[in-house]
Amino acid sequence: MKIATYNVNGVNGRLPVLLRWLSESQPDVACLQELKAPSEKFPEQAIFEAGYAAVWHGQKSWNGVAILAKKKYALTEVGRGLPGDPEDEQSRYIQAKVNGILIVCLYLPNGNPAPGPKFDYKMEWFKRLNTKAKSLIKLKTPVILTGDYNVVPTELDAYKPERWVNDAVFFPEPRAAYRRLLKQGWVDAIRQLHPDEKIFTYWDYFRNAFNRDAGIRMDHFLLSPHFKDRLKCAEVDRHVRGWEKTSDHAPVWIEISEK
DNA sequence: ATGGCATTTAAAAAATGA
Repeated sequence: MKIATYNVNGVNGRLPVLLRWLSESQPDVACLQELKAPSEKFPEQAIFEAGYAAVWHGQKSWNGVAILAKKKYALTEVGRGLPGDPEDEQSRYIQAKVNGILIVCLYLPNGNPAPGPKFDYKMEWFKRLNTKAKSLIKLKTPVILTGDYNVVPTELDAYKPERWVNDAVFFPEPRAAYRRLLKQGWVDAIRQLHPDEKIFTYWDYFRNAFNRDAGIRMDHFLLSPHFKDRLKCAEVDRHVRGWEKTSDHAPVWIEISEK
């Protein structure tokens, strides 16, 4: 079973890219972030015609997350919105059950400029995520926490770490929070299979960053211990970042075997 | 050290991203 995550950076503005990638990659499940569209403007029809059912949580202009699954699967949403702050209106979290797996699709706040209120929001959100994750990992159900974490976990995950030291994605606090999350028992799928490789999932639009491979790794797959012997493959669809009118992120995917 | 690009909203320029 192939499961992917992709920060699309505008689900309508980049619909041709999304459809091209779905058609080529054929993931069984795809988690999308940064829809940048209200729920009523989600391109449900086009995605259905591409072979996918979907659940989504949109928001006007910003954020927005969705989970797609091939029609042969039963896709059931089992919650949206990260608990812990009733004031938080941003659409950054949705979870669904597919093929006996609990899939969590998240878009962690970026946090720039840092320090500041946006960085504080990021850290509060991260804290709430870790609280939620702690209860999820106790479940009997296998769980996948995937999406755009807006965190560069280690120096190996940036082409030039010193260039990112003043950026919220590389600040010590979110990196520490990510380490605390892993300590609960989650496995970073890319690092599990590629412990020493420089692997990026994001290249900015400036300075020809993609062609220079000046990227960072911020989109992650975290697996509950149930997947210990089931993880077969974890890769980045790097070439998608080279397409016309593409997102600044590339899709990431894993292949897992049936139990 | 700055600015480089690209989106959405809405009708020009601002906000956001990372």
